[in-house]
Amino acid sequence: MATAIERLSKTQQREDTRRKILESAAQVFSEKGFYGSVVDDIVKASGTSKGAVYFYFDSKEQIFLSLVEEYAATVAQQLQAAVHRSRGLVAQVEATVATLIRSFQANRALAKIVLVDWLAAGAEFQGTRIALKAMLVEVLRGYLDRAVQDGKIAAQDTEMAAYVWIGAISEVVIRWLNTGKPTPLEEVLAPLTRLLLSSVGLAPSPAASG
Amino acid sequence: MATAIERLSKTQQREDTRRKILESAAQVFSEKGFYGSVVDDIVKASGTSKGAVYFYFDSKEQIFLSLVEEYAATVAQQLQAAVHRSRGLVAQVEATVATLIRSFQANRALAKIVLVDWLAAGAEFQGTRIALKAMLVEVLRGYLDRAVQDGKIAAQDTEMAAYVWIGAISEVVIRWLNTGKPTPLEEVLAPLTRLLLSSVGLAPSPAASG
DNA sequence: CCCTCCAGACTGACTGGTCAGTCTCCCAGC
DNA sequence: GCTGGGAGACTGACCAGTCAGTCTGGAGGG
Repeated sequence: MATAIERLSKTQQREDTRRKILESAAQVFSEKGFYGSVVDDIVKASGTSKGAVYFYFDSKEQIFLSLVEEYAATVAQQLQAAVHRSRGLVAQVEATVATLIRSFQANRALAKIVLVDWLAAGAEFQGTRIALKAMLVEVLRGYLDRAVQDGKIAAQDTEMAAYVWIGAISEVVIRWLNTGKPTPLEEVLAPLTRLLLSSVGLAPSPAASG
Repeated sequence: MATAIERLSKTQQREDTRRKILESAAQVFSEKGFYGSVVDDIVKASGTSKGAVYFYFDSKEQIFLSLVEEYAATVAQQLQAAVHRSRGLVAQVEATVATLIRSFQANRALAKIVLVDWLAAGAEFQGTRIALKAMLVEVLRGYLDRAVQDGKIAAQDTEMAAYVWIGAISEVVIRWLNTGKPTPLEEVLAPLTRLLLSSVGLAPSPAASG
């Protein structure tokens, strides 16, 4: 009785172990960085074994990359959904920033990995990282180019502006990771968005200014 | 004859070796990162020996920290001098940004170490890093607070704005490190400064807008 | 001047610890 | 009784740091 409920099927169990390893890895990597972490830390934290870890992943490096890529995919999806719900350029920018900030707030460990550890990880990691950043740059740049086309802002180096925005957002999140300020991170949303928008010459939407 | 010229005195030779090790270390660390670099790389690049390296430095970590601290001291001095020469708030902000950008341009390897590798280095390195960043934040925040006091800009979270500025500058330099764009880096100066100033509600000085 | 001798800069083979990844064995479920 | 998921002891490469020894400039005595 209740077999189907209290027991996990093999497939479920399998998924479970894999996810547990990944979650523990996120914790460990975010605390000690990639090089400071030892595979045995992940083994211990996940309550599994080295055999299990190397059954699901080819290498320590691949664990890290899986973590980052799965998170990036999730965020990309959230971004797309958020932007889809928004009408108007400014609202879309606001939605993008809000989605990023809220996601980092909800996933502190992954935020640290993506924003801090990933940067300085070896050359093997850089390709994926730079490509993903370029994607986000393209999105932001698209908004800015449209604003220029619509005559809402003056012509300018929109690519650089996109990098500036990303740098600004990252730094604010990194401050939160390092110092805990502000708690909750979400508090930066209104002032940060205002700063970003006015840097290129846009005004925040009335709704978001409170 | 010419003994004094062609031969180095012991003290000079000593300084020379130390500097050579430090310069090679900057190169090696900037290419491979802290963890990817092996002390023997530095030995090889500097044309000295492991003994020499450990004669001048206690550890690999200390080489890294010496590098960063000496560079930070140089930049701090340059910043102070540049600001001292400038009259007016906006001019001082412009001088600060210009000094940072020019210094990074002139010291690519050190820029990479400070902006990229230092971030993700182990916990041992974080104290110094966060303290130094906080110093720069205080300087920028000082400008902004004065601007608020003088009624030049609206009251706002000036500390966050300072972090935003630092993040923006870093990211632009990191893009240059990764992609080489723009060459020379200095080209970002005018548009970047304009972006930063207008983010808080200031206008660039007429001289710098060209 | 020249020679002696020493401090201290420098060399590089070596060591000891660490850790990613492997291998063998085991067990639960089919 | 067989198979696939898992346990954990083990291996070997790697590398920070050591140390016993060499070399050299130059101070001081003759």
